[in-house]
Amino acid sequence: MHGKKEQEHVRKGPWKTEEDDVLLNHVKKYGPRDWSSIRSKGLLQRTGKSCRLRWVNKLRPNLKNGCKFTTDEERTVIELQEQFGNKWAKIASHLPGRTDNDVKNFWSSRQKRLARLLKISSSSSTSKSHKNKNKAKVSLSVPTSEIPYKFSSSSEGETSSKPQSCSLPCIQNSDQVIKMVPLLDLIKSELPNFDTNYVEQEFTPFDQSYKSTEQIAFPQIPELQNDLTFPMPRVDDQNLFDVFGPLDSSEFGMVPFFEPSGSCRIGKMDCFFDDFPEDMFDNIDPPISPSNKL
DNA sequence: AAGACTCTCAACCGCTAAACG
DNA sequence: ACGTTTAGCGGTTGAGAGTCT
Repeated sequence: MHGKKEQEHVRKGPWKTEEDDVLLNHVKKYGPRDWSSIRSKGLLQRTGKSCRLRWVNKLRPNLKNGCKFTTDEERTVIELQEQFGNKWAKIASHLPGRTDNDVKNFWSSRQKRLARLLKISSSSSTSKSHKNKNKAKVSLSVPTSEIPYKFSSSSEGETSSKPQSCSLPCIQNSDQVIKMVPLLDLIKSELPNFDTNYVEQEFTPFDQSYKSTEQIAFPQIPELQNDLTFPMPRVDDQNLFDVFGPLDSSEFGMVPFFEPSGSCRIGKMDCFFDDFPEDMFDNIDPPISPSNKL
């Protein structure tokens, strides 16, 4: 019979509203389970897996479909990603109405933006002729509270002996002195060919309310300012990514890193570009330039 | 106006764990 | 205890819309 062949045929691709209706009916009757029976009963030519996914990601009630991540949600994702890694389902469970797929997509597009930002800096440093050709709109939606910084050292007695992950930037209280270096200044001083204009021009505050309420302290770091000449990989160095590792989103945390001594090393610092807030430079006073110092 | 480029999102795939017989 | 099925998860891909040049 041709029935068997038909039964074997599996439909893929976008869901039609009729299919959604069938799926919804099934869930209404039996609950969100027995997904494979939907196909075996001939209700749909979708695999159980596909049905489940459709339900979880699109048809489940109380989903925030089509809504951009709010500032709070973004912050939560970043925080939890730092904490749990790429456990999207776990992270999503902290975000009502969001699915693991949502979180995953949010994160990967964020990573792509950041990766591209670096690439742009690289290409702009080797060729100034690109003008606006590759100019990207940088709209990194990261809450201001996540000021990326490079630990120099924390306050007395607290040395960052394991600097590979600086955790979420956290300016928790006034007692805790966290020495930070504004990224842009770091980039300017350490990567002379980095075209910071792109960053400066394109970073625009996405949430002015943050700006008005949060002022980020900028403690000076003498040891760094005294020694800005140590060798650093340059963005225009063709071996740069040999040092940093491949420019792949999962590896993206690989960045130059300063140790408390002021020496430089390469280390894994998860929150460096990851947590690049777009208004970070607005809130940080410029460092005293070496020439003005003293 | 058209092509190139980028971003977002839905859906698929492969793998693993849990449940079941 | 073991094999099979089902559910769940994370990674990846591709379509379509939007933006830029």
